[in-house]
Amino acid sequence: MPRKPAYDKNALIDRARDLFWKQGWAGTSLKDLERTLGLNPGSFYAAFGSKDALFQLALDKYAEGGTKRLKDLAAEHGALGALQRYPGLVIDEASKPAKACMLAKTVLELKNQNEPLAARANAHLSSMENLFADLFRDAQAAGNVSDAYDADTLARRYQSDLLGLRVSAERVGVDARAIADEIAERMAELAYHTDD
Amino acid sequence: MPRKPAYDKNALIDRARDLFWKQGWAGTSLKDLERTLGLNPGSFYAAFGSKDALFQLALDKYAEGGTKRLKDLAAEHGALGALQRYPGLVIDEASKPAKACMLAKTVLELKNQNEPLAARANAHLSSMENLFADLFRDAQAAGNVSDAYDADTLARRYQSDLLGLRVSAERVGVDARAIADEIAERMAELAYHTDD
DNA sequence: AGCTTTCTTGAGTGATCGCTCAAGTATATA
DNA sequence: TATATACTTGAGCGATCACTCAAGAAAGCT
Repeated sequence: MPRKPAYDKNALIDRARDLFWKQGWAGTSLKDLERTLGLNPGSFYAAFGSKDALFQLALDKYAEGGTKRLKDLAAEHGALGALQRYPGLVIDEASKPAKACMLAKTVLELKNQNEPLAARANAHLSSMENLFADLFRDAQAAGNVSDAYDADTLARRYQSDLLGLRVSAERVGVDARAIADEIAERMAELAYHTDD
Repeated sequence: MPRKPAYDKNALIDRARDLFWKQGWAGTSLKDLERTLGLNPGSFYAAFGSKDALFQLALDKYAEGGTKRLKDLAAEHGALGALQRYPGLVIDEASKPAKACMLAKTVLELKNQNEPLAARANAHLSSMENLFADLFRDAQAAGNVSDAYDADTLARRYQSDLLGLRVSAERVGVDARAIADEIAERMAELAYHTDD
């Protein structure tokens, strides 16, 4: 008996994610969302409940996308290959709403104003870091990374390097590509444990 | 004939900087500022003109403070010593409003909503990077860093590493101290140009 | 003391914020 | 075709936003 929604909810979340990613939490008003999603206030609230709730969906979708891209990369190029290519990939694609990581932007913006959302973003960052650690372990098992390193330590540093890269990529006048290449090079050097 | 202001404008800018640093641009309302500065709307606007103008003053003061701290460090411990100590210093001091860099937070938050302020923050980041490069050159002149490296390249990477460190330090459950130590260690390794 | 000049006060501006809800419209079943 | 059940519309809610300004208070000068 009922009537079907005139929109594809999943596609709307994608569009909302891109808008939030580019403009941040406070920088995105409901008017912006209504315009971008083609929804009137009533439909918006019927579909998502609140700005908070939609932001959380967007955050989850963002994280899911990042995880998928990295796993695909590993499936095609192996663990080390993925870790080498990922930095270049995240700052690539001019089509993307922003270079900086949406999760990092969210933690920085909302840590002192919306703890639940900041905590969720932080949790996503942690599971990405766990995925990095898994890949480093895979690379060690494959003999591409020296066993003398601790995979969790490598992952922590890799995550930090990526975050720095992506902040740098957001800046004007910084050659982020060069930084991405340096991070990739370092991955290749991990085969041999040289010092300390 | 006139009456003197009841406040020390310079001290107010310090307090405003700390509030903006912690809460960001949109997260800091005029009510927040009035409360923190102990100023009524009229006095606020007589003193600073606008939220924008005060934020700019805060940004400049923040950058000036960072520059001074690094130069002091270099005067006491030499160029390489300063570069080694700075990462630990910026994530230290529990008294600080935030671990993350206020300039980076500003670029990320305001790039698409307040270009002038974002550009100013970015310019401050660039001059910090120039200062890093100068220190690397000093360290090379002192024989502490191999001449095989390009100082500007080292500075670009150092800046990116610092930004990543400071985003990481803002996260919950990340051992930022360990990352800072790794960055410092890498400085010591620059004395010898090993490969590539 | 008296005058001038500035600073301080705080109620109040229009605009925008996230959000609500009653009324209207479209669709799937019977 | 009639009815039930959503979905859509959009005016408008109270709260808050950055900001203004007229009136009053205080300090430096003569």
